[in-house]
Amino acid sequence: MTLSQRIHDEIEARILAGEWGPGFRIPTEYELTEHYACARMTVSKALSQLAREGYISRNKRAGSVVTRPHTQSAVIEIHQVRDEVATLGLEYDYRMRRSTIRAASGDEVRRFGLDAGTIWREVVAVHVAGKRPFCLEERLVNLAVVPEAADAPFEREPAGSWLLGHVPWSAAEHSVSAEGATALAAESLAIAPGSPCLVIERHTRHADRFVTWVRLTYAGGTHTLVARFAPARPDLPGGS
Amino acid sequence: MTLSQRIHDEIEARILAGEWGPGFRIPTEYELTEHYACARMTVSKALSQLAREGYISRNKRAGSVVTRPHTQSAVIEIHQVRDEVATLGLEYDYRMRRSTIRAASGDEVRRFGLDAGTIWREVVAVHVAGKRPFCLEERLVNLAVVPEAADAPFEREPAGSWLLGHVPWSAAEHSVSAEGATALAAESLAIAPGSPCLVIERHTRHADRFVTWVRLTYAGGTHTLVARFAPARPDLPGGS
DNA sequence: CAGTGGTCTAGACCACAGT
DNA sequence: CTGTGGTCTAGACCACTGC
Repeated sequence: MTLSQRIHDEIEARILAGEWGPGFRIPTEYELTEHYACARMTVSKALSQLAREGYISRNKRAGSVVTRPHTQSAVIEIHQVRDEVATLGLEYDYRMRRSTIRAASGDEVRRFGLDAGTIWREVVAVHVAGKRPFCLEERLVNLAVVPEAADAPFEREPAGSWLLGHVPWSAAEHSVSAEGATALAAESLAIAPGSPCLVIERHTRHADRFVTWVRLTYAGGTHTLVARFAPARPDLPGGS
Repeated sequence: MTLSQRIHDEIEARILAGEWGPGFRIPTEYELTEHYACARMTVSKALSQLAREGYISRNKRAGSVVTRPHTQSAVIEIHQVRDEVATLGLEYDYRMRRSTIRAASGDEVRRFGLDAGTIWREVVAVHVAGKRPFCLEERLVNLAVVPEAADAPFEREPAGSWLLGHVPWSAAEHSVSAEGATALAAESLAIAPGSPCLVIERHTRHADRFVTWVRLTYAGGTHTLVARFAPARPDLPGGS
């Protein structure tokens, strides 16, 4: 346990206990420096972490004050489907159902903000957990950005893991919703059309270029996203 | 733009561009110190942030290496229902449907790890967006932890916002799933029983004491969770 | 054993926002 | 104007770990 960590934890404990409630002005860096008999950078590190975690807001001249909880953010872990299945202790299997190469539709060009004439590799596949269909994957890969995907062995390997090995780093946006099973989903997952499904859509970009879009459909009840509370965004020190 | 931020951004750019791919060993702190002609703490701060963001893993003796993207985490913003409705530009209304005080069932005691004999304030309410039911809220508040909740005006104010003003800070766990509408949900949201709904459950604890449980049910299609990609867990500096 | 990251120090200068 | 945080420095000691 480092000293700055200890300072952080002690202040966090007071805030969590309500001893230092919202609006409370915590001791200045100088006062904490004296109290802990340490250098200013050490307390600064602790306070920076508290600020990053959203417990306090730091203001010049006015000092640091305890914030009041407002917008909660929760961190959701988005795993590879294969790993999810492994976590459940089930045997994993993967079946590609369809693979085509086609031009993006006008609708897609508008929706994703693509160059006209973008060519997709389109793949429909089912992830299987212990003999039962678990997740339907509908995917589009932009061949202008990842031309090797045209010949990638998506009949053997899920596009997600293949892409991880071929596109170095990327930013993604997820959306989560509940929808009735489409005809394709119903057939693929062996459920009734219209029955509740958890749908995760993801857009992935690499350096502002559209890489891939994927839609994962899980039969309701077979899948739950779990999120831990996280008081705030990691920004400081040096926040972006 | 601080120097450590500049160092961070330049290295991040190389990683995002794929110039420094997964497994690449980045320059040591000492080398970066020379390159940027600055103190070691300055580059250390930049590298700590990169590590916290999950771009690199730092190892003694072996140096820091670029990680490969694996477990994505996504940060979901969990707002107050009132704010969600405001964001949609609709008029917000709130209607309490039922409020009772009762002992926790044996099932609940086991599920939430409560003391036997825990007393709940139980509230069922509907959030309304522009004349139409938007979200069903089923809530339990632990009166052993928040005794004032016994007399709180939940017929006027949603329990969520009331609690924010009465419980200083807390940790929560969320789960998101798709389920068919229960009879209560169907009636409250004016939809057909069994039709797809997005269900968010949240447990809130304060200093390890169970504060409240809530289950929010949205008719499918009326609500989507949006998440930004975040490469990794906020841990370092002071990392656990 | 030696190189690397992890942490800390004592001091400094600056920008900023209240007074 | 002055107190506060934001950042940086030059140097130090330590723990770990792979050579």
